[in-house]
Amino acid sequence: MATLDFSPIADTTRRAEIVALLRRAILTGQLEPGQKLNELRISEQMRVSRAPLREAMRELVQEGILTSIPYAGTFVIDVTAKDIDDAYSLNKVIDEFAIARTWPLRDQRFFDELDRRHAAVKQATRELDTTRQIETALQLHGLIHEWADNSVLLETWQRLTSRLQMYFALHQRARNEPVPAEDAHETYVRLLKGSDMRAAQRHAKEHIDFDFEALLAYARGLEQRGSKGAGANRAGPPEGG
Amino acid sequence: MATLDFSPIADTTRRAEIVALLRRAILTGQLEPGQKLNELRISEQMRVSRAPLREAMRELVQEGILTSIPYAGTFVIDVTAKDIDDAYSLNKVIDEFAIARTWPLRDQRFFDELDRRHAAVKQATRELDTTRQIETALQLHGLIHEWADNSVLLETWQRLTSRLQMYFALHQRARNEPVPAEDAHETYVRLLKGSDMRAAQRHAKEHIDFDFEALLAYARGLEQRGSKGAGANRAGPPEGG
DNA sequence: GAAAAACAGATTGTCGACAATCTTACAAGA
DNA sequence: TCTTGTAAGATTGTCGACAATCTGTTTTTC
Repeated sequence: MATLDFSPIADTTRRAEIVALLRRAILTGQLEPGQKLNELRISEQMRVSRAPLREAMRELVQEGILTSIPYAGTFVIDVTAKDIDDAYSLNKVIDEFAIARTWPLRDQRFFDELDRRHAAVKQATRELDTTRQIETALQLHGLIHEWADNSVLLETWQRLTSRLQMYFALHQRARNEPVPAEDAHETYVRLLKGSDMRAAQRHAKEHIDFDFEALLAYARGLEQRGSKGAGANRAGPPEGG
Repeated sequence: MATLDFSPIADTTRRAEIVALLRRAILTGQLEPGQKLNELRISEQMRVSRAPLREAMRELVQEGILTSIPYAGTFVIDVTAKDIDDAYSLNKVIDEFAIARTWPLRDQRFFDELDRRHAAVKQATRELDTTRQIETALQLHGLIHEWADNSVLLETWQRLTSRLQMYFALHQRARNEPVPAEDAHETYVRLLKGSDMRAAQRHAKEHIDFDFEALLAYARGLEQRGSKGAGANRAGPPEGG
């Protein structure tokens, strides 16, 4: 018998669908940072009860894109320049790790998948679909994390990605311009196919920094204007054990 | 007016208490890997309804120590040698990062806190309280992540920690021996106080590896025996976008 | 008139019951 | 004997209603 690979059956719970809907709304910026999620209103709009909606919200709180205050409400996380900086600096570290781990596992299937995702980015770029462009670019970057064969790394990257995607979307929405039309990933893909691992790692860092500068500048601008609920969270001794 | 630092008020929802209870039960090994959590039974034992219990479980699923299959149940995650390997290898990377970030931020309060946590480990070691020893040792290691002033890093480390603590507890339970009585953290603390950052980073790696070897060997042994629900999750091209 | 107390409205947290789904056991048919 | 269909029981998913809490306003008191 031929061993056909079936993909997992789709999640059939309302909860899962709600999670997907909410996540998309948040990551595309339809739900803005700081915005409160009214349970009754949303549950009525989605035609579900509050139970699965609340469970979905708990998941997204743990996922790090919502925050919850008991008896006060659940809110889309606020985006500060520091958050972006934190996410990016950690991302650089695990990118380097992911490349190192993926490197010896590269095979034809890897290269094919790399090309496929690269093509998807170029496609979205041609179509001037900014949301899709962000998605596909992050998926291209995600390949090294998926291929590294480290489930914990993959989870970590996915958590980071959620935030990055949110930040990017926010950025794009605010600037409302059709995105750099150039192919910014040509070198990245070429190096991943090559034989110089250190060069690939180095480029990953620099390439990310490139996108990053504009984003950080934008975020700093945001904080100048709307300084609602700021608060410098300086690290300090946490509650003692 | 003197600026007194008040600690946050305790969460007063049942959900939060349930999360704490369940997490502790899992991390100490009272709930064993693979075990199914019966909602009705647990809710009756805790004298709460299923609603807050289910919300708590969703949080722990996202936290990575429970896994959920729709209409089948929620289970404590299975511990494989590969999981441990994954967690540790990533931990080494972010440890290095955390030390680098913490380094310029070290001050007297840092050193005091370092000593405090170190003392807690030694205390637990003297009292032969293995569970507490694991907790305190991880808290000692956690200081560099808390002090690094990077919220995303801290979250990531806390997720990793949950698993490591679970693995350690399992290990200790199985071996049932009173733990290495020596002070394994003397050098670590000394180097963190010193002036050679690279040396501290290097030691963190090696030190962790030291604890790790026994744990990994044990986990491999586990897999030899109970090979229930194995399955080699080789990385492959995920579902296309 | 200002501070404190009491009230009203809205929202979140929790509960008990019902619906949908899965598992198991058992019977029917090839 | 093996497969397929069916029914019973148990468990998870979802719903609507009630309780607890917060916020803002009004009333009372000095």
